[in-house]
Amino acid sequence: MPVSDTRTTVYLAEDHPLYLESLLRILGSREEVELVGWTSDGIRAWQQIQELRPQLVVLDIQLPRMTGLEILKAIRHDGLDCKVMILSGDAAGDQVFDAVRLGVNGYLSKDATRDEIADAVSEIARGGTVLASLVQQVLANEVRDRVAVEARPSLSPREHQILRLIADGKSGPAIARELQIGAATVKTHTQNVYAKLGVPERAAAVAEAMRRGLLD
Amino acid sequence: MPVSDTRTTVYLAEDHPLYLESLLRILGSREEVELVGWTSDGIRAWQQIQELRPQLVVLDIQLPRMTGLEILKAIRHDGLDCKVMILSGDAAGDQVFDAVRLGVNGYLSKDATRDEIADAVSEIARGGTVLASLVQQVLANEVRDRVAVEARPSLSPREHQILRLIADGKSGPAIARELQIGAATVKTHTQNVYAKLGVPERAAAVAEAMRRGLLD
DNA sequence: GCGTCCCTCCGCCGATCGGGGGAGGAGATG
DNA sequence: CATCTCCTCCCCCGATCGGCGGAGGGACGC
Repeated sequence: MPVSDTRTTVYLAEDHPLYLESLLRILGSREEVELVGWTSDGIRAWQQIQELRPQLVVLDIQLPRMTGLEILKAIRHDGLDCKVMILSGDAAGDQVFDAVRLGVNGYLSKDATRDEIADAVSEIARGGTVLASLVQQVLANEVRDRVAVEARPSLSPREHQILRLIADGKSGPAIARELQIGAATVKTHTQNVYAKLGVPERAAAVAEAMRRGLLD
Repeated sequence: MPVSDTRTTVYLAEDHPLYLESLLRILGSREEVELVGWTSDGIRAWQQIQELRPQLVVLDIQLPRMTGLEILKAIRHDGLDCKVMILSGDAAGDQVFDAVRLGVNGYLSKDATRDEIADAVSEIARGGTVLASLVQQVLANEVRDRVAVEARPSLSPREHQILRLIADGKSGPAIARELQIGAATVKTHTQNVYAKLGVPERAAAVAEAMRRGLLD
């Protein structure tokens, strides 16, 4: 086996000059890394990646003309066989979730030490996934929220029934009469429905319920 | 053929005590009717219907805990082979249309005479359908309106846009601010939307629009 | 028994809604 | 030019809504 088969080809895109230098040094110090190119421009990065077909791409999330996320999306969209590691200034943004959804292999904060970065590259090259701990927290919260909000079998029978009547255009008092319960009770149920659907009022509740298939 | 094969098994649900008595007398006076049970509670009615499998069910439209319409819906949903006759206090409500859509076999006003009720039961047992004349008028109006309304090419761009915002839970004034138009204008548009969709208010408009695929 | 969920009910308040009118201008289409 | 649709705006008014509290009882599982 030639040497090139045991090393990982890496492409780097980073627009902060000083940080770029540091990364170059870090990557250069690793024997298993074969740096095939770098740039500070997003579009150029995407072009080079298509040409050079590196096994691993390290992307700053904020690049001129084309962000790291967009490049990641392009890579996945075109089905390139290529690991992607994202470096982010703030590990807590919405971007984290998007990146993970796009199948990112690594997501590190720029606060990471040189060893953390170097080890992450190795780990990713071996097929692993590396997320900064803060990223993991953000993800955990996201997932928790999604589960809390979306996985709800949601409405109780009564709530469901009242939501139906609301969707039929019935007013609160009218529903109370029809179900032979107090108007206050109807109100309570509707409020609970709003809370469960994460919505502020009737019309939005109907829209959300229909999107979730709770009504028809 | 044994006698039981020539008689119709009937279950009765009615929550007004005096009216219940009258109905029991009426049904008892008919030889072709075999009353298999009765109750004044909606949920109990539905349970008993599932157990006893009567050939005909007579339901007050307003029952505690589960309305006649809901029972009718449940019967149709479960595919029970069972005629349903609804007794309604006011024959002119929205409920009429729902009942007919659910395939009700009879819909009488409580103003009906004992003979009318008894004859209706017989007619339904024979496979016929009996609707109070007032009910027929209501239906005729409904159908006329539906045709007039549904044939419409639907919403103008502005109306569509405002309906979207309504479905997002925005209030009238909020929409006005967002679109930088007068609150009165928003109101006019919403009113036009209601008219075009044949609906009385916001929540119902959203429901109808989603059914028609105007929103998502 | 204790916690949790569901269903029931109450009051207060300001904001919003929907019905009922009417009106004018812009643009297309005949 | 007449007509139509669309968009814009105005009045009044009672009914309803939604947010904010709180409360109690019944059912079910642990």
